[in-house]
Amino acid sequence: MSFDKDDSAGYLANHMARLFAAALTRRIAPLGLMPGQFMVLLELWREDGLTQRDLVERLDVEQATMANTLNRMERDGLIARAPDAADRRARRVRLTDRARALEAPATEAATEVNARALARLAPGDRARFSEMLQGVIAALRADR
Amino acid sequence: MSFDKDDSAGYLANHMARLFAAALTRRIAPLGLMPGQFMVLLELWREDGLTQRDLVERLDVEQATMANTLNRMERDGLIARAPDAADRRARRVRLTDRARALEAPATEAATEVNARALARLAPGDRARFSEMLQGVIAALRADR
DNA sequence: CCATATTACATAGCAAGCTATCCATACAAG
DNA sequence: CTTGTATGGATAGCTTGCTATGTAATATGG
Repeated sequence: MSFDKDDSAGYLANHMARLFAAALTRRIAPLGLMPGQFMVLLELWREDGLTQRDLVERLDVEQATMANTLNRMERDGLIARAPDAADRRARRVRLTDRARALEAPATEAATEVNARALARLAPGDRARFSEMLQGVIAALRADR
Repeated sequence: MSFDKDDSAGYLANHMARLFAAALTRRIAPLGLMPGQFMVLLELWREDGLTQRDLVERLDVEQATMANTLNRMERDGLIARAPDAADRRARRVRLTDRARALEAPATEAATEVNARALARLAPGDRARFSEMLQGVIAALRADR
């Protein structure tokens, strides 16, 4: 009858995400990175020179959130923003050498966090778990 | 070889939590509630008159986070804080009538969000999913 | 061509997470 | 009892989310 938070997917999702963020922060802060910056770098390591709009679409955050995160990354010397040749509204986001050098250590840190997090799941369950997360994400996006 | 965010449990956890928060916000904002306040109310509906310390332990957030959330809840007329009789450092957190009246509509909203989120999972997978979330949470807490 | 729409980005302000500090009170050891 | 430590809470300041709004540039319809 009463609502049990430890049985609520939404509550567990929040708790899990906070723990993941803390675990990642512990491992990448020594690199001078924060989790929000890391996810931007994931996209730029894959394809450099994206616009803010591209990043917003790929990471599914609001434009204002991305603008602020990019400001902090520029302040920290991770990216540079240069005007787009064809569209003067847009600014291309490019990695600095410093950011390029962080790819290997930062992705290793994230891989280790994921491995530890999933360590208690039966090996066969790990892929199932990712699929379920993706299914829930798809359902929530459809509901939006 | 390269790190794929759509296969990273940590990234998916963050994305899922943001979508859950947005879905819950849409449904409880009309009640004058925000998600962080809702999770405090879940504990107080179960047991009124807890201290800040109790809430910190039960919800696994930092003391400073709880202090700020309780300040907003007091400002919004959801709780009142009264000095503890036995320990003058502590302040008992008590629900207002307004907060008590929100239990049914707010838990209904959260139940509906959970149902929609899990709608795409096979019925038998839904309990499995919660167990897996709890397993990941336990692993991350142990790592901390 | 020009008025209007839309698009790309910036800014302000709020919530909720965090760490680091500080204060006041309580408790425990000498 | 006094002194040192532990505990409950408050406060400052940061990141990363969000909404709402403003501005400049582009695209479009008549």
